[in-house]
Amino acid sequence: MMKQMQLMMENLLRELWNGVLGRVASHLAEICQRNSVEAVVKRLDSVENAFQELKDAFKPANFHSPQLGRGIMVQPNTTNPQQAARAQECRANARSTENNHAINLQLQFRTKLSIPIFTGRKLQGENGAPISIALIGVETGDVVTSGPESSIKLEVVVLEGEDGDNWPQEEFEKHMVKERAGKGQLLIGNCLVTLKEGVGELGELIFTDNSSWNKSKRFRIGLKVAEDYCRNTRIREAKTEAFRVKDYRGAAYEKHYPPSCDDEVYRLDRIAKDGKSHEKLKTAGIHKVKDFLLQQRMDSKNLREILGSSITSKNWDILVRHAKTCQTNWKLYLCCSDGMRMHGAIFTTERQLISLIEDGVHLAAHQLCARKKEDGDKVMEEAFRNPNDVREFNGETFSDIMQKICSSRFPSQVFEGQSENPIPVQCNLAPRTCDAPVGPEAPQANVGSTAEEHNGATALPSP
DNA sequence: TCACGCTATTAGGTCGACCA
DNA sequence: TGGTCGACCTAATAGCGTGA
Repeated sequence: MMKQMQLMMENLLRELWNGVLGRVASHLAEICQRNSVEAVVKRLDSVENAFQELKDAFKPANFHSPQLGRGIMVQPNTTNPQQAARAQECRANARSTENNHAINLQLQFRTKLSIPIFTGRKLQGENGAPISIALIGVETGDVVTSGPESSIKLEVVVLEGEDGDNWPQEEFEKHMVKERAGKGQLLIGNCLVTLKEGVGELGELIFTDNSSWNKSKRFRIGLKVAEDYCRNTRIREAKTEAFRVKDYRGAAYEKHYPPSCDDEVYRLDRIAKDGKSHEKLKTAGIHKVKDFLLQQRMDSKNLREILGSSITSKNWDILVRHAKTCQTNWKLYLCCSDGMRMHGAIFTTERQLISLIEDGVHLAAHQLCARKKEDGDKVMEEAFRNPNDVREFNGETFSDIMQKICSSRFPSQVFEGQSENPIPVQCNLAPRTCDAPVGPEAPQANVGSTAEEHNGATALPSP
């Protein structure tokens, strides 16, 4: 049945094609007799377009297309029934206006820009993807895949970051930004792009100047037709969301979302590189995000005291919230060798030691001497031999973990004197030699602040 | 030319003084 | 007592100079 219908369609189209050819041939002969060479060339252009349209119509993939015979082939990209109905209605309208070609088209950025943007760095889409663009029908939202407009040449321009939608052409041109006096071209690289079947990708584009001098302190990227290809077709320009272009040096201070464990601590919100807070943290032995997280989980109050008045309580909340977005996958293993003193380790699932817990004192892994590192490795080996005693240490504070351990292991058991005076847990992130005791000049985090003194982190011996 | 350091400026927030 | 305003602090950003 389907095959029969397809055959009928093919025959119909062949007749149409032959008919058109015959009419075109006689029409051209008539034009040649009556008009100048320029006029003939002009008409030949329109005939060429008509041929292209018919050629497209003959492609088997387009036999089912409701736009058969229409000047512009659009590729539906909607599965929504309402949208589809609307698209069909629009296509019917388009068919009614096909003779004068007055079809509204719109350029479109299909990829969001990767923010923040720095001078001297190549513009990229989100997650480093290329920046994809397309030409779509305004009413249908479908990509224009054929016709002269589908292979149009476009120009990339810089626009002011002011608010405003659906700028008319004059408004768009008015918002175009030129480079500052004495500065080179604002946007360098490949500022021209040619569409292929209605889609394309922006080439290498680099801002040479920041946007702070601009009235809105922001720019947009705009896309407009480079040459006057389609006099009868209004192609609306495209523009991206407004964004700030920062000086390349800003990249050195750039915050990471989310931060990674091995990031320097100034990658966190509210910690300026080489600022007061950064200096205080460095002095306390907190260099990396993982150091910050470890300290925060072991003894949040002490960490807050390290920063002191450098940071307001509101900013502290922002800082901790940002730090907590770091994915850690940390494991905690604890044992009590002599029934009183707690030993253990915090490590990653990839067997990377984060900290060694010795006699209730935490020692950051990167500051351990070789002998202590060996101890840490032994504890990790022990932990992997006893997976049932290994707990997640991800987002919870140490005191929370200990409370869970207590309630699960000793639901009713209370060690004499320890409910009020638990074994202190110290957190030591500052440099410490294997044998040297903590001196009076030692940094704050080195002062052996106990859990009891700060947030009630408890440490109970195993049975 | 580029990377880096120093410094000035700006933005945003807190805190205390003042006044109704 | 509550609202407003200004001083002050810190982080973030950008301009400029310098040296490799």
